[in-house]
Amino acid sequence: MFVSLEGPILHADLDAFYASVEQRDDPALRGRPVIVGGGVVLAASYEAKACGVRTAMGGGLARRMCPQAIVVPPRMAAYSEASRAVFGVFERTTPLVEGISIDEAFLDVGGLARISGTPARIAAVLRREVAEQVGLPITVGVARTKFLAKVASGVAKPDGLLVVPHDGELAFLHPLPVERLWGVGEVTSGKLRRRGVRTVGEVAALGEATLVSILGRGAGRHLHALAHNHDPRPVQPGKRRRSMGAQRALGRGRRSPAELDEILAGLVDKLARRLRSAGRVCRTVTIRLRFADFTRATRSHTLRGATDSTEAILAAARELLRAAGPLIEDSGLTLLGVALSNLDSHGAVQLALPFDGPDTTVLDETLDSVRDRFGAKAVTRAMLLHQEDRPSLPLLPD
DNA sequence: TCTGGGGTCCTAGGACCC
DNA sequence: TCTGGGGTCCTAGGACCC
Repeated sequence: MFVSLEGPILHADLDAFYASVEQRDDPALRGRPVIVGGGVVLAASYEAKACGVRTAMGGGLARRMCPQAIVVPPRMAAYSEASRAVFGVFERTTPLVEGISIDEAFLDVGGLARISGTPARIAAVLRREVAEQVGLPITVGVARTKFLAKVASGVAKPDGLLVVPHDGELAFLHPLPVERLWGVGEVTSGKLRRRGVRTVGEVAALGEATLVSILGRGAGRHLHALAHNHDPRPVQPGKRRRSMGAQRALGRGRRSPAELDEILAGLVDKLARRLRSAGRVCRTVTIRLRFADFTRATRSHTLRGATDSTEAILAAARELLRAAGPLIEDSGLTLLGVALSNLDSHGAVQLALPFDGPDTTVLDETLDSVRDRFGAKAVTRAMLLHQEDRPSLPLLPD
């Protein structure tokens, strides 16, 4: 049994990931400011960050701030490969790995103590192995909870290791600025700062009702819990993505309807391929629009049945785009995107529905096993589809 | 040269069902 | 005929993250 309810948990986060891969692969870039990306900064090496360059900053501004920086185009395939190698190291450390993005993950190392030593030692070994085997710097935060481990790695960056001891949690947490909290961005920190709240400790002093009145129910409760260091969320290995999207910036020039349709078809084709190669199907198609003034809009449609067909998805996307026509006429369109959600696994239905004969005991047993594996909602959907005599539709969440 | 491309989760109203 | 509460699903928007 690997599951432990009391951590400790490692948050491992590669430093300036894309830029570090570039520096690893081209010795001429080492020790120098590197910017990955053209139009906007996708990643900046720490040398470039020292000039004030930040992720998502416009490329022009970044070059003005750091004229000596070397700008390289992104090589996504190299980053994916590096990510796979690093996750390999993670998974040889513990089976309880929850990936959060291409360059970071939580690792539950509770229960490894007898085998691998203290959490601090496990983290140190992990950092060394990533450096030796993949050639990349990585920062690790260690704490009892996910949230605290994440905060710790943020504080320890770059190329660091920080362990938050059990008896020092609040002493570590409360002096930090609110922006350190996971989920506090510009809007939330602005609301708090306007009330003179600057540190996590000051958030903790507010009381849940006050926070809820400032931030709304969800964010208020969430922040209240975090400020008091309550975070019971376990590390969840095997989490699967819930949506899939592709988008394209269009620049300022006006696009003809024919051009837009071609771009839309390209995006849908790319997405449908990804969907099929992941063995999944979608039920909801969303188009995303962004306008010259940077406002956004989305339009979505949920299909009656799940699909991975390019034609079906494209038909839905075209209809959404057509219906959004007036919106596009009025304000110049600068981005077009498509997202697929309500994702299911393809083919999982065979598990549930071969038993459509008179023997309901077998069906009940099957549905019981479905409930165990996928939850009550999946059973409801299985029953409905069964009654509708549409046994070929994929229906189980994964 | 102001703003890419990929995601997650939450809220809120309306439709619909029991 | 009038009425309520509770639940789910869909749509649109918003905040946030890397």
